Parts: sequence; structure tokens; C-alpha cells
Amino acid sequence: MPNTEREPGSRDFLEQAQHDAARQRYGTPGALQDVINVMMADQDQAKRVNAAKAAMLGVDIDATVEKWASKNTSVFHHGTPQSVRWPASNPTATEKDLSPAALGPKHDVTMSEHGATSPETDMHVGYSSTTQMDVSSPESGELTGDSTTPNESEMSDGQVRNANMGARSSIQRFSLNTNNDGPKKEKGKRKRVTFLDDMPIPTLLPATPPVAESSRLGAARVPTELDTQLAPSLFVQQAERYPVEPLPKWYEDIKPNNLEMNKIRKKRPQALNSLEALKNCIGRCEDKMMQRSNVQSKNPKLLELFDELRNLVHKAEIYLPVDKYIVRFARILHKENGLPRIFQEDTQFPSDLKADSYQLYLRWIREDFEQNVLRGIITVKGPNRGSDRLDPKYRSKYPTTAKYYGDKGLIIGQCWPSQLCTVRDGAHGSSQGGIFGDKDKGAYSIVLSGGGGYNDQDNGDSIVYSGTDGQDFTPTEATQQMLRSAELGNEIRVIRSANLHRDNQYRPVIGFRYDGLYTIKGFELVDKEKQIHRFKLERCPGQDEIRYGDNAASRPTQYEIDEYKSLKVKHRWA
DNA sequence: GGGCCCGCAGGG
DNA sequence: CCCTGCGGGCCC
Repeated sequence: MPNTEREPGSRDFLEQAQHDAARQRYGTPGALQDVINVMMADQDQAKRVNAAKAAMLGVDIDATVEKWASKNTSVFHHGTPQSVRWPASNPTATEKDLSPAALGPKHDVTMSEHGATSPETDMHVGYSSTTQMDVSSPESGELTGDSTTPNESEMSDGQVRNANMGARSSIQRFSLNTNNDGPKKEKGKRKRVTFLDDMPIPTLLPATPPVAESSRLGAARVPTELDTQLAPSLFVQQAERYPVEPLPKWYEDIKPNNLEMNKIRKKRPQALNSLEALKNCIGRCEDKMMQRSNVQSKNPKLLELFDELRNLVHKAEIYLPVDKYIVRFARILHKENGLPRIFQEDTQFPSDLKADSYQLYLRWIREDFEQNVLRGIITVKGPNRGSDRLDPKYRSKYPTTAKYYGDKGLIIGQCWPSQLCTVRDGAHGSSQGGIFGDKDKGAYSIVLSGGGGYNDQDNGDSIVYSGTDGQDFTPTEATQQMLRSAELGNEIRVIRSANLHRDNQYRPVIGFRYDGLYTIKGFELVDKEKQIHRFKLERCPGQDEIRYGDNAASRPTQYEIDEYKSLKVKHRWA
């Protein structure tokens, strides 16, 4: 079939492109068919997306297709030979403006904002770049004789077709600077890694919502179900970031003068005093903000008050032993009296305080008053050593799952002493695995750690993360999940482990920290036989900053650090 | 700090 | 019941 008949957005084109890509990546017919099936399901959506984009830009889609076909080159192939290039990592203005982020309800798009952009890059299918790399010895010269440089005769039928279809081959070298590992990785067996990434890899762009009927007039676009599923954070209104929940049943069922409440009224337990102190501090913050609303960030008295409140919230999270009666007595879950006064949309509290008070709020809302950081974890004594496991009783009482996109129920900076605890709270789904996902849905969450000798790179908002090593030209399950996410563009929760390299400024002091949602912007195939892929992730916009370093907002909090350390000591004794 | 090796949870 | 895996305790 001639190239010109493969129009972007057409079923024919997509089928062929996805077929070739899948064949190249997976090799085996069974896996291939799976990929195709999933991809085909997305095609209607894809067509709508293209039509919507064209409509918004006022572009004649037919003319655009013709133009594209006549060029017959990769739209993403623009070279900077010395640096790492990732497919679609440097989106053009057009791509950026059409991303779900820009099109979400947060940023209503009007025609005038896009009138001048070029349609060329607005194709449905993007292509990977062409690269060859030398990981460990950037300064070394030519490829040695024994290094594998695949040529066309080694390619499969599908690969050859693919290469013909897409872009030319201009093999380039580049070196990778890893701020974690530096050049020390020499010790590894794999001195030199070469790879051929010369075939275009069609990638479904992250889904964007179709245009509403009235969009010609610049009305807001309505996200589809699929959009909100893949990238839920992009469609969350500010007001819904920390939604105030309806008062839970257990809370409302407690009558103000029942027996327990009367006891509290008489006894005034210490925990109640702590809650009252917390409320009191909220009130003083509010007063101060009322006075100096314009210069609140510079008011030293107010900053002091925020610190005091932080301290109270952090202490409550770890050490405050409340029960449902005390919580109810203090009316701490009430919108008008309690924690929602901090995190509600229209307040001026710092974002870290909002987040941390919301974490506490959510736990109490679901009637979990176990402030022990190891709640839900039981230690069993084996013949040789003890081991931790999830307590089935706690699990059934507070069931969670990690099989979801986004980070509903988590806050940026949330910390856990162990990876098992991240599973307990549904932040991650594997007690040891770094990647948790699903064959069809891609990755939901990943853990960044130093273990395993992976050649990762961490720049905070952008990450290079390696898939696990496969064998016999077959990628592992986990790697396939990441590849699927690269196609879907879904949001992935990123958790950093204290096991990261000490030089990494984003490393949590101890334990594990949730640092926000990222999406995969591209990947490189580093080793063909072992199917080692290195994924480039970027942090989704609009989230709070990563809470690293030494400042009031950073986590784990001092209380968490002390507690985790003391637990480790205890563990050694037990 | 590195290596051994025993584990866990989840998925096929 | 098998397998995988960016933990982790414990030994040196």
C-alpha cells in the first residue's frame, strides 16, 4: 500500500502503524494481537480528537493530510545530536496548546488563541527519534567491532516495512549524564550498550476531548470519560482538589449527650485539649489573615502561626490518640469548625498545610483513628527472621486498591515508613516491585529507588526510569505496562524511596514519599535482547511542588522521621 | 555498606 | 500454584 493512502486518523493507517509498532516491540503474534485489539478500541476516540483539533484550528483536514503525505517525513524528527531526544518530549507550541492540560476546564480555549498555530505537527501519529547510544563511555570513539549494530538484513519483515513507511535513518550518538550515578557505572558487565531505534514508533497522543457543538464560538471543551480516566488530575477544579466530604454516618450517629460524650465532657481527655488547641490555632491564623490579607506571605507573625499550626497537624497525624467520640466532640470534621477551615478552596493557608490537614481529615473521615504509622502491618516471626505483612483484618476494614489512575485520596508529600505501607494505603500495588500496573491500562504507579542497579536519572520534574530487564527479546510484564502507558499518556503516581542515591536532593530522608503524577513522554530502547527500555517521565503541571529539602513544607516531617527511626530500632530488638 | 536469601502481594 | 520483583533483615 502506498504511503499516501495511509491518512492520519484513518483506520487503515492506524491499524498498520500500530501493527508495525506492536510487532517491533513485542515480536510475538499473541501479544501483538492484544495490543492491536486495545488500540482499535481507541480509534473512534482518535478520530474525534483529530476532527476536534482541526475544527479548533480552523484547519482544512484534507489539505493538511495531503501536505503531510507529500512530505512523508516524521513530524517529530528535529535533531539535536548531542543531547538526548525523546519522542514528543519537546512539544511544539501546537502540541502544547492542544494537550489535555490546556484544554481542560481549568483553561478554557478560544479560537483566537490558536488561530496562528501551524497544523503540521498536529498529526495523530508521532514518531520516535532516531538514536544510538553509548551509556558508559561518552568520550569513547567509534563503535567496536563486537558491538551489535543491527542493519536492515537483520530486521524482521515488519521492521523493514516500518522503516520504509516512516522516516529516514540517521543514526546518531549521544551520551547520557546521570546525576545519580555519574560515570561510576563502569563496574557493570555491560560496558557498552548500543541500540538501534531507527524505526518510527507510532504513538497515540494522549487523548484530548472532542469539541462541544458551540466550540466554534470559543466555548469550553467538555472532557470525555476517557480523558478524565487517563488524566484525572487535569480535569479537577481547584475547588475539588480537597473536597469537603459529607459528614460520615458514624459521626452523625453520635448524639451530643450520649454516655460517651458526657464522659468526655467531664473528663476532658488530653487528646481533646490537643484538638481544641488545633482549632484555636486555626482561628488565630484566620484572624491574622483577615487583618493583613494583602501581605500575608511577608507577615512574620502569620508565618509563625503557620509553623505552629504545622506542628500541631503533624503531631496529630503521628501521635494523637483520638477515638470517634473525641473527634465528634471537638467537631473537628465540621466544615465550619474543624480541619476543612484549613484546606477549603477559598482559604489562604499554605498549600502544604492544606495537604497535610486534608490527609488527617481523610483518615478520620473513614473512621481510622489508628495513628500508628505501621497500622495494618503485622510482623510475623519466621524461623530465621521476622517479616512484615498486611493485616487481613485491617485490609477488610479499610479496603484499598492501587488499580486506578490519578491520586485521589493521596496528598503530595504523603509518606510511609515502608513500601508495604504504600500498598496498604493504595498508593502503590506491589510490596516489592517498582512498577505496578495492568497489561491494558498501563502503569498506575512506580517507585523510584536506588536498588537493582538501574541507570535512572532524577531531576525532580523530569525522570528517566528504567523498565526491568527482560530476556530473549521479550520485555517483562512491567516493561510492557510502561510501554502501554507511553501510548495512553495516562498519569502515573511517582513514589520516591529513601533508598535513592544520597546525592539525589529529592530523596526522602527515610521511607517513601508520594511526589505527584507524571506522564511518560517517550522512551528509548537501550538493549534489544534484554528489552531494556528507559522511560522519560515528566511531572504533570498544576500540582504542588515536590516536598523535598529542608523547609517547613518538606516531608517526611520531623515527627515522621523520629518515629520511623525508633521503629527500626525496635524492630532490631524484636 | 554489600551480598545472601527469605519473604510479601499481586497477577497469570 | 506458579512466577516476578526498584524490600529488607541479617550476616559479614
